[in-house]
Order: sequence, then C-alpha cells, then structure tokens
Amino acid sequence: MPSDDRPARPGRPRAVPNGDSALSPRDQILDAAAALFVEHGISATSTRAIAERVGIRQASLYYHFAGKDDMLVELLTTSVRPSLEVVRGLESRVPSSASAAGALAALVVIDVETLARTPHNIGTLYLLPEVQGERYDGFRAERTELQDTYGRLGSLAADSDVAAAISPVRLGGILIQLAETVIQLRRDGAVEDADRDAIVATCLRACGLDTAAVADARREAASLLAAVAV
Amino acid sequence: MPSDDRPARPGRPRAVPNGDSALSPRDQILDAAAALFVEHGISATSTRAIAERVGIRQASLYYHFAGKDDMLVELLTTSVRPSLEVVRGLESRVPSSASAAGALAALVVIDVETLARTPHNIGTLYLLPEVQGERYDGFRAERTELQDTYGRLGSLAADSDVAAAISPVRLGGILIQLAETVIQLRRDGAVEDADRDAIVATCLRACGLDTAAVADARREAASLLAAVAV
DNA sequence: ATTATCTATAGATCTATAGATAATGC
DNA sequence: ATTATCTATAGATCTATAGATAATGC
Repeated sequence: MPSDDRPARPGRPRAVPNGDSALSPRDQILDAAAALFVEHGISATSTRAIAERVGIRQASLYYHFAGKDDMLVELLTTSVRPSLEVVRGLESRVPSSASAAGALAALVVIDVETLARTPHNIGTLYLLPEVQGERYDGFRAERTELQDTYGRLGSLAADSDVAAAISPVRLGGILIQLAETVIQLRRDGAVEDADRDAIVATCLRACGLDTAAVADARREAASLLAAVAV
Repeated sequence: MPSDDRPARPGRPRAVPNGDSALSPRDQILDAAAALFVEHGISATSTRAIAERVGIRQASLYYHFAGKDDMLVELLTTSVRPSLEVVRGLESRVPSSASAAGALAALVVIDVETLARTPHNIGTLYLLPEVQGERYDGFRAERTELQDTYGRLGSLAADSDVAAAISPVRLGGILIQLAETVIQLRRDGAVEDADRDAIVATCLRACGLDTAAVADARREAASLLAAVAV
C-alpha cells in the first residue's frame, strides 16, 4: 500500500492525528470553514465548530487566522477571482476577434462553470448579510467589476429593442443574477449540463437574441474558450 | 393637534415610553426583528438587540414570542403569501380568458411589486442558511408552489424552441430567480419603474417572446391585474 | 531554535426562566 | 383579575489570549 507518510512538519502533533488530508493545515481550516459557513451561516458557525471539523483545538485556529473574518475574506476572493481573470482576457478581443454575443456567452459559460465547481458552493456566501459590511469592500469591488462586464458585453450584444429599453447597468445586474441561478440550483441538488445550457441560453435571449443567434453565439464561445483554455 | 392617545392597554408601562408607534407590541417586535435580520443576519441578531430597537427589555420579548425562530416563521410567510394568493386566482383564467404569456407577465409584475414593497426587504431572508432547515419546510413549500407556477406558465407561454430546450422545472427556477433580482436591486438602492420593466421584459424574453409579443403580454397583464385588483 | 500544536481560562456575551410590579377592567 | 411589562439571574455558550509542550531542523 502506498501509505506515504507525507514529510512530517515540525510542531507539536495533534491530539487527534491528521487523518489523511493532503491539505495544509491552513487549507484544512478554510475548507471546514467554507462548509460550515455555507451550511449554517457565518455568525452561526463558532470557531469551536470549525476546529472540531478540522480535528484540532479551538485555540489552534488563531495560529493560522486572526478570526472568522479573516477566513471569510480568503474564501470570498477564491469565489470570483477565476471568472474575473478569464474575463479580463476575454473582453479585449471584442469586437476585433470576437463578437459581443460570443464573448458574453463565453463569460456566462465560465462563470457558471466556476460557480458550479466551487468547493462547498461558496458562491452562496456572497448573499449573507455579514458580507455587506465595509470589511469586505475589496471583494465586492471585484464582483462589481464582473457585473459591469456583464453589462457592457450584454449591451453590445443586445438587439436594438433591448438596448433601448434596458440600461447597461440594469442589464448587468440581471445577467449576473441569471448566471448565479446556478448557486441556487446547487443548493437543491446536482447541477446538470441541461441546467448550464438553460442558463447560458437565457442570458442570450435576455439580450434579445433569437434561436439562431443564440446558437451562433454558443458556437463562438466554444472556440473562444478553447483558445483561452487553461 | 390630533395627538390621540390611543386606548391605553393594560399592563405595566414600559420603562421607556412607547414613542408613537401605532403598531401592536407584537408588530413592533416583528418590525424590529425584520430590520435586524435583514441587516445583520439571524444568528448575528441577538434578542437583546431586537428588544433595544423596540424599546423594551430583552426578557419582555418572550411574552410575545417563543424566540427568534418564532418571529422568523411569521416574517417569512408574510413575504410570499400575497403573491401566492393573487397567483392562485390568476392561473385559473388560462387559457380561457387569458393567454399564458399574459398571465406570466401578470405574475411577474405582482411578484416584483410585492418584493419591492416588502418591509425592510425581507425577501432577502429566504437566502439565509438558517431558513434551509426543516423548521421552515412549510414556508419553503409555499415558495416552491410559486416557483412551480412560474414553470407552468412559462412553459405554456414559451416559444417552441425554448420549450424544447428547457424543462418546466428549470424554467421555473430561472424565472423566479429573475423576478427576485429585485431583492438584490433593493439592497443597493431604490428600485425604479425602469427596473421593474426590465425584469418583466426579461422574463418574457427568456421564454423566447420577441419584442412585439412582449408588448402584447404586458398589455394583457395590465388588464388582467386591473380585473383581479384589490 | 522554530514550528504547530496543546491546555487553561478570563471576560463577554447570549437565551430563557422565575418572580415582582404597575397599569387597566370588572 | 388580567395583562404587559419589569428586574434579576443561572447556565451555556463563545472569542481570544497566555503560556506550556512535543515535534522537527540545524
């Protein structure tokens, strides 16, 4: 059996031995905090509960984090960062090498995919009242940047009737909300391909694209993403 | 001045006199709890904080409610109930006296309006993790009924391409989420007519309706609502 | 010596109950 | 007598710090 005892790190051993997590203690804590924050909320999660889930004593958390807030900040950033990075690359290609509709479709695909894969569905954390405090302005700014991109691409992609009726800011709010539908879906159960497809298509239709235009945009998105792919 | 001293009720007077609220003590408590739950979350709101906001002592809450849970249940129900009632009346008119698209438009208008007017934006409470517990099954069932109605009306109203691509359940999830965009908008600031219009139009477009069909549905919704009006 | 944990605990809550009290209403 | 409040408080947390300890690494 390949029971490799990973390079034992210095420090007093845990009262309850580590189990087999390959994660650093820091990441073990973040993972436990994420699961509990999502399930019970932030204030309802005690530092003791987090520690218990990790398998260490409550006080030991403070060696790694200043407190729950500190953990939260790190969790929040991981939940937008990936979309944001792809997005920054994407927008620069419009309209020279990509249509706005194609780029929007790609954005939605990426964002939905990121949210669908996020550990413990931490996208839900954004909805919690604690996160509305100034303490998290930095994170909210990143999310706003994402929303603005939705607004810009959406307005560019929009059919003239939609563009006339809905301002970019409003459209951005609606589109990001649509993409985030996936968060709610995950709450209720598994997210299937058909769910993702439905969300992407709805975002495009929200901009006034018809069935043919939707199909075109998706095709374009697929190749765009293949080009940017990791 | 019409400073009518409302019929003084029996009971020991408050240490800090009532101010001028026309609400019953029970409703004063609900109102304070709503504001604090929305702003800080449920667990982060102490019974002491609620009492303080009302202007009574912490222990006095327990004369009216068994605890925070008890208040929450009541708040949640007020936030769906109104939409639900109108909705039950609405659906029965399809397709005899109303088209599905017209009825869907009416549903969205009502729901958005209800959420836009709800005191302290208590629609946000639904998003909190505490509400996912079984304790609130009853409430969640009502919300599911609303979602199902969105799914049924949406699928009936849908253009054949959309109907083929998106199942009623999924469509219901997407549409209710769209309507609830108004909750997020309220978080950021005032909700304007243009916001409501944008949401209603987007729901219809999500079903594959084009500009002309959207306009028709809205017109129909207006007269439907006039007929059901309070 | 450094690192990562541990044990112990102070101080600050927070919830919910017991029992007293100050009004009204009969 | 009934009602709606009050005061006081027990018991259960919960957070964050101080200081000890058991490893590794030099």
